[in-house]
Amino acid sequence: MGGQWVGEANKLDAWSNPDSDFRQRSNMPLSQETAGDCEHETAVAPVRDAIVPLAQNKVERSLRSRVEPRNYEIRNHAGPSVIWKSFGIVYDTATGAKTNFAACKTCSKTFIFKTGGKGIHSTGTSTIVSAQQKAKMTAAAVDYCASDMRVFESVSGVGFKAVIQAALDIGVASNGRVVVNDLLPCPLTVRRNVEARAVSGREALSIILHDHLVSDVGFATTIDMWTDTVKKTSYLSITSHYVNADMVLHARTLHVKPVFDASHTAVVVKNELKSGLAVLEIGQAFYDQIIVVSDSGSNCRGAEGIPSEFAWLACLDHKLATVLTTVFNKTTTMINGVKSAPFYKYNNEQHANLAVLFNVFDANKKLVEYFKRTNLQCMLSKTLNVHDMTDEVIELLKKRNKLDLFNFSQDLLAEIVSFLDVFQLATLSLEQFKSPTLHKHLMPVMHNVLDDGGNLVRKADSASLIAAKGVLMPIFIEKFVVRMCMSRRRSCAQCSSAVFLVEVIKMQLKCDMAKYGHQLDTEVDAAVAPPVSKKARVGNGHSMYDMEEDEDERSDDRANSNFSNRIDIEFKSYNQHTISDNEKRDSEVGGEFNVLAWWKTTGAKLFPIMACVARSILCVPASSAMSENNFSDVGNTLTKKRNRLKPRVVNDLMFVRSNRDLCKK
DNA sequence: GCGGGAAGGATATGTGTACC
DNA sequence: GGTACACATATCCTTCCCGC
Repeated sequence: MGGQWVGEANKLDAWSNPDSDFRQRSNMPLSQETAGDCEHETAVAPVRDAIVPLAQNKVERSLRSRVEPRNYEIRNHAGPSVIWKSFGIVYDTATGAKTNFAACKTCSKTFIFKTGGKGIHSTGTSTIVSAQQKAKMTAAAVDYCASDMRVFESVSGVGFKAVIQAALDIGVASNGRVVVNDLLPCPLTVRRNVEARAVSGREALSIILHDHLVSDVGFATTIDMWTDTVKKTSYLSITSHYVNADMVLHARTLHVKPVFDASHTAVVVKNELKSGLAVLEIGQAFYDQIIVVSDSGSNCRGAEGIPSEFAWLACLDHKLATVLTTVFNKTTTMINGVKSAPFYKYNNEQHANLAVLFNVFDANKKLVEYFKRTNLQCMLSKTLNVHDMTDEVIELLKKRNKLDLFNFSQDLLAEIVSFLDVFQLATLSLEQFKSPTLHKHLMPVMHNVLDDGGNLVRKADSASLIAAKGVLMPIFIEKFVVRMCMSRRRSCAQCSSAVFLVEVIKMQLKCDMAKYGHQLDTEVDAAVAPPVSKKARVGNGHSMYDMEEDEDERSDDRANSNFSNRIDIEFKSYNQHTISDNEKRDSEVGGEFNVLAWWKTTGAKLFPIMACVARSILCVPASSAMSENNFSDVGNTLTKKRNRLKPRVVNDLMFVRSNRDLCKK
């Protein structure tokens, strides 16, 4: 218990009366009453701001009114504040009632003691650290806990304090030693600040996202579900992705919200997404502008779920994995009660060479098992790429004369690795949610696999690999290309080639341009033209209004025509535009061409309508990797030791971690 | 009317302890 | 070891009162 000293009572009747029972009990000579070396001179000094000298007469009045002719005594008080070493509480001796006063045990100087306050020792002992400095330290501690995923308790840890104190001793404390305990907030305060910062951050993010929705640019989200291993709580991760007017792509966590509904059906997931958006005051009116990227699990893409109200896109990263799994999984099944041969799906002459391919896979499984059993993996260089690692594995086996154990074609293995390399690169590229993925990465990946006719482009493949690709490509096209087309343009279910996809995207671009172009025109009109007032009908039934209306319609037709022409011209110009060397140089970020930098420096000036389209398209991530990353972070935060962490606090921590720049300090 | 002080509500922060 | 929570407690802010 601490206290706040709000007034000082000198020469009080009760204290100065030689007959006072209190004086006898306290056994204090009057000469000490004004002693200058009492402990309270130093003990009270740090909280001098709380002492109100002008309250003295009130203290006197208050004590007088109740003192005479009663007796009082000072009793020790076991509050946590260091102040209680020097002070005690004044009690009514007769009734044992506690007064609102405290007095110095040495000189009996009396002060009003106002209950309530956050403890003298906690905030009052330092005359060096100001409230602003402490607030700054608290904000830094919040960043520390949220960004580094540290436990709240760690700010009171011995090691952490030692680091801070060392820094202070060396740098800051040039004018005197700062005690680290004065500077650091308690863990609970850090936790509360995390919650408060999350609230302010969500308000700021809500404003930003609303701006994108109101201007029809929209934004994208990724979602994914995950269950933690400690408390088995299910979480839904929701992230937001948008390109702002300055052509900067932002990827932010919206929620990592707990889902307490045991059934994770499509409808439940959709409603959780909606409730998460509702926290940011994003309602149904805007759903059609929000593109949701998720894996193709039935709880995310079910007909009654997210696709029923939002534009849904499959995570291409997951699609790649599905394609590879489907093709390279040596699946068997039961046919008429008998286990089928491997690759039963491809049990025909066309795919006869697949058996050779899968023999390599089988050999590799044995190889991995051997490396684990003999702990040989520690001999491999972890920094090598897959190609070099394959060579290193072969060399290692040769040195040990174990290569024959595995009986596989080295050439075919190298070929497979080479073939899979493009998928690995694609996966790595797709997972970059902090840079545009749709144009920059997806299209080159596809072009590496398909030519303009949708045929294979790699040459000199072995018969086995050709067989694998023959199986892979239809699946690839079906799952990877067509689905994407369908979700963007639901009418193009028949499309079957990458070329068609490009055309579809172009068509979509033109449709989008009409929307943004109209918006730009409206803004210009509003800026230059006064509003048209409607006039009453007059005379023979015809009216000035009718005439004006006719004129308006003709004007609208001309405007629409001009508008349409403008779109055609800009779209045609965009299609024909070749990026010059100067443009490339102006658009480099970190030594590489950056498509958003190009839109900012050149594109927005040459193609203002297309620039709006670019913002709405380039913000869409190709994968739900950011949501996956969030779960990785939650896993690191929600450990066995932190099993009491509430899901809503986890959510706040993840939000602050991702949106530090938006969270007010 | 103005300025200063007091009172009390609102809010932020710290302490102690139960609980996992 | 770590979090949640009830409770204690500083401090800020607004409102009201009172003397000049």
